[in-house]
Amino acid sequence: MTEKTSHATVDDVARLAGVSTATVSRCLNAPDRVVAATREKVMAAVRTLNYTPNFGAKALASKRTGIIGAVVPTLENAVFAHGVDAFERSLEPGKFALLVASSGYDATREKHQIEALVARGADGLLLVGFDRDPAIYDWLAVRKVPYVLAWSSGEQHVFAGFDNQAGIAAMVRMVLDLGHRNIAMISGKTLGNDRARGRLEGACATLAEAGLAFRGVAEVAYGFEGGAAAFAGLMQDRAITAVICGNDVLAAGALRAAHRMGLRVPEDVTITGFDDIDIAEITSPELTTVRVPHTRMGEEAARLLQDLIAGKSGESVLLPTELVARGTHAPPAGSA
Amino acid sequence: MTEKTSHATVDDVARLAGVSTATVSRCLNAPDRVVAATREKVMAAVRTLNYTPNFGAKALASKRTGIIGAVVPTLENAVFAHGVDAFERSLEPGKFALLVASSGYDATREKHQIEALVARGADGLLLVGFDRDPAIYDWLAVRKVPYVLAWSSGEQHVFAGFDNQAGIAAMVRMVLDLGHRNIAMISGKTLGNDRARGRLEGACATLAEAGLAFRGVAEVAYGFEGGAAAFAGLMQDRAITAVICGNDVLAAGALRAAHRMGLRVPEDVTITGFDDIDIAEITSPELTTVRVPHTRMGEEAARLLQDLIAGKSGESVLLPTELVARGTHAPPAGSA
DNA sequence: TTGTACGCGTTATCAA
DNA sequence: TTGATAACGCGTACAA
Repeated sequence: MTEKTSHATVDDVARLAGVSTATVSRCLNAPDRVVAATREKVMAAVRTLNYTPNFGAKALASKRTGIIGAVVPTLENAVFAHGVDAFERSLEPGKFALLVASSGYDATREKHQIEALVARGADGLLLVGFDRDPAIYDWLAVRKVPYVLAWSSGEQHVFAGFDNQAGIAAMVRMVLDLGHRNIAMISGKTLGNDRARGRLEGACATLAEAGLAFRGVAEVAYGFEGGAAAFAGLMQDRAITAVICGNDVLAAGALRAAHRMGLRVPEDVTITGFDDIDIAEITSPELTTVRVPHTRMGEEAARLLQDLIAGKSGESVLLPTELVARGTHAPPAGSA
Repeated sequence: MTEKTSHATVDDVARLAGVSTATVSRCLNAPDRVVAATREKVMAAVRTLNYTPNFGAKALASKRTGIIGAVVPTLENAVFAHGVDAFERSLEPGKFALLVASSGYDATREKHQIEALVARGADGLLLVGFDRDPAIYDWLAVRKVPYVLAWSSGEQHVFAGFDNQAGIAAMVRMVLDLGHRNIAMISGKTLGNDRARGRLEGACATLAEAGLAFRGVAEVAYGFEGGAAAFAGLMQDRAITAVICGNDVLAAGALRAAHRMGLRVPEDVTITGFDDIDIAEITSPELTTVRVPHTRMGEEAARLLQDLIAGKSGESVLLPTELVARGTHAPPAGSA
């Protein structure tokens, strides 16, 4: 009754169960390598002593922590919140836990966060996109920390993502098919952000194929305000009949600005989004956008990373995007 | 050049710098307890060897991990995504990192997640609300793991939260003042969820004070669909002129259902939300709701928990909620 | 199948 | 201010 208040250790359990510490360790980590009878004794001792393995000791001895790190720009962006949520749910329960850090879309902060996660013993990393100092990839290679990139696709790294260029291209083509010729784009900040850049470039390229160019392009920070302000600015040019947005939040902001400016959507102007997050369904009219399988992507990324950590070779997975035609698109006003 | 590929240790650094391992450790953890000259030598050695302390060994020897755990229902709910994001940003950089787990609103899963985080050496925990098996609190006490509760307020634990009952009460009073008498409520699931229950009870109590009761109450799972379906069901009763919703997502769903049913908001029916998340500003009309300082709450919770971990005694903080009157409320149709 | 004994890399105590 | 050395608690060859 007058036990030390400190926690029980393998030694305590071994003593109580009348076995060696090695056997206790086996019971916990490889139960099948122990005869049922002794296993029972040991587990009973574990329960009565309320034993929990010491994390630090375990990590030191086994050289793995069961911690997986993720660095995302911010969880305030629903896209990342959903992806990370799905990723976390797909981690083998009991075996892995998720350490998240946010970079605030800042490259330097991202680097620090990556270092911090590795310093915390992360067995593997989930990162967003490709754009980052090559030194980081070298460092990760030296440290032998496996990683998976998401929300993008590419050749040089293992990823679970999609083709931003192809996704936006489908949207631009649809807008062109509708008859629009005077089109503008509201893009997210492209510096150090290959997702935003891919969408902008993909849109420009598709327009170029049709011998056209944007009547205007605004590059703004993530948020409704940015989308709204950019829309108001762009629409000074009264010829514009369609505005392609780099993501749903910008599009929702643009939509709100349109309402406030007295413009009808889609009769007066077509507005399109990208991502298909929740809000795309509750604006009115509902947003025409590009669906990205965020949940599936999180799941695949988790599977992939766990494979890499287990030493298996991971095969990148390219997920499809899909055009979701809802209510914010229509032919330009003047068209028959 | 033919170095071992394994990482440098304190011993390597000590040898190269010509000092003892104790000094190396001091340079890294308490630089001021070392003379500048030797510190320079040591740091130089650290750099040339590209030394990083081994996490497991550090945790084992120091009995702390610098890891803080958080268990939230889901990051798909913007409320938690924002709160956790703010919480993480408020953690002392370099000193603490955030381990997140989600419970999916399931009590059993939450318990497992708490155990998993503690097993991973979490120095402290952020939990959502109060409702949980008392055994968990006992266990945490035995393990001496400090924790802070958020999104609720109460007496028995340290929290950084707000008064759900008071928040909804203000809203209900406003609706009553508008002249509504036939009111319904769409509540989130209350089982094991003191936030949802507090809002429901607070609303009922306020109505009771006015000698009234709800014409109908629906309790549904989180999501637009639930809100929409509940609204459609409730409005079978054509006398209802106002619907109080337990959160913004339910309200947005209800709003969408209203649109599809051909009901004008707020002319035909008043709909109110709770939380004031992003979507409250992009529905049309914009949502009348109760603002909760999610960001501030995350920050306060982080401060509080870090204090507790440092051994200081934390004082719970009760944050104010605020009525945000936007476009979804109006007097009932029949009123002069 | 089980036990012995050592190593893992760091922090912390105490003495110099 | 610095150094020697003992924990810290677990995993795992290797032996029995």
